[in-house]
Amino acid sequence: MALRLYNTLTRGKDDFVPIDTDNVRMYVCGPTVYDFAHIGNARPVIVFDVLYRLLRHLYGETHVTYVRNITDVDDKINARAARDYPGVPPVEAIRDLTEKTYAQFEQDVTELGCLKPTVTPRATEHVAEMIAIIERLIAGGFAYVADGHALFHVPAMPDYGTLARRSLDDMMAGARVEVAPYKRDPMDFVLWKPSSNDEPGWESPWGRGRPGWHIECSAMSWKHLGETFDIHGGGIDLVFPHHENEVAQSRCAFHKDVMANVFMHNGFLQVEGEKMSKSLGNFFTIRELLNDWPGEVLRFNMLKTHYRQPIDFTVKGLEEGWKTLDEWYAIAADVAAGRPSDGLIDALSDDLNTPKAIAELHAVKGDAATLSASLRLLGFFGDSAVTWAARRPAADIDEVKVKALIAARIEARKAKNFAESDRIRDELVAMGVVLMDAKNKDTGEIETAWDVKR
RNA sequence: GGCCACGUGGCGGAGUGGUUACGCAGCGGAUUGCAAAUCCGUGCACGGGGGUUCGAUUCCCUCCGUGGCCUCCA
Repeated sequence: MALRLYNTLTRGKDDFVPIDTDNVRMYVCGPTVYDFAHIGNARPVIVFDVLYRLLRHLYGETHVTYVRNITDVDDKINARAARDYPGVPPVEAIRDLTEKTYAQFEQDVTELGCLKPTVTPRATEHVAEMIAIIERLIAGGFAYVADGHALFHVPAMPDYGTLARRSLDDMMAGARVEVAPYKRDPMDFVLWKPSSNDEPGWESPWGRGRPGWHIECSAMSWKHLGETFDIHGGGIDLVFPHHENEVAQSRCAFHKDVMANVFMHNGFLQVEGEKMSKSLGNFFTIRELLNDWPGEVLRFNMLKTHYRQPIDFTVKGLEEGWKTLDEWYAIAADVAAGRPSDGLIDALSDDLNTPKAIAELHAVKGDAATLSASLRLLGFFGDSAVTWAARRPAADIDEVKVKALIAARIEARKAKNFAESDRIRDELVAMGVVLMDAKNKDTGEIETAWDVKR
């Protein structure tokens, strides 16, 4: 089955046709790094990791370029750096802060089973490209300089708003922001703005300043993927204004009809049915969750829901997913990979239908080599079966006592004292221990295994 | 207020103009001294109303509900 992807530009599932099958190019908006990433940040990272793996499978591992940027300059970063690094020159301070935070992020997403993108460019290392694009925009009449700022002039682009499907009139009607006096039009947005001495800044034709939010992605996608590329991804909240403005910048700078052919957006995440927010007390960083759950459980939970749907993250769902992975690990983690199931590839090829793909995994459960290959394709089985099983948190249980009780129970059973046998089992259950009796095939002896009740 | 999604069985969650995905839980059976684990089997649905159609959960309209964007939040 041919790969089809839902495209925000067309609002439909289109056949995916790469510009160059030898180099399929994808750009995903990465995190703004000023603190620990939260679980909502993990969704696009995991979703587009699955897409990256699928593209590598379909076009060959060396024929896909995946760029995920690092936003390492913005006002929240600047503020945090000024707080945490007093006295340090601002450009160095944001560098230190974002180095540290990004290293943490990278460790988090590695534990979530994500491959490293081909390139992870930083905004602050692409100031020259940003300036080049802004100069092109000014030369082309799409941007102007006013009061130390460079601004994109929205009315200069007749079909601005096509990605988000908004007319200028609608946007004007809904506008609630105060309009800066130097703007020619209320919709105009900042490409470059002046920095004070205690803010990070770089020299530019318009004075010392820093970039607006959107220009970095136009600059970095240009540098690493070219004037146009195949897939641009991110969270659905980025459709407007972020991606809309990137499109405006890139298309007008390069005089192209498109920036990327396909725009993909993942839905939002909720926690236990509520919007995740610090005020509701249900705000979780990836790091916090990794303390309680293996990364692959978080990953699996993320893929149980189609990426465009809103997802509800719940403890119940995580427990369910852990049990499923336990079963699959026991069956196939130590088995050499065969070929991934065709049904799995078909499901993923239909706009990354991961829930259907998971159903397919249940269907091929009996074929360990296929299950192994299929799960590896999805980014699972980073552990051996034994290592995985050991990930269950060690319960606070007195093992010596458990073993003594089990031995006593076996004696009672041998004596056909079932009342005593059952009493001992109840005692163990009360301790949170479940028993599993099995007859040894060779000796015929009853052997009792035990496990922590979940 | 403007724009846009979504509403499926106890729960999670796909999909389709007509043949009840799948998983978890439940129930029945096998097995077990009884259990647990395992295996086999099984019931349960498409927010309300209207329309199009031979036939709608699937298309259209409307109402209700939930959520998102319009504020440099994935």
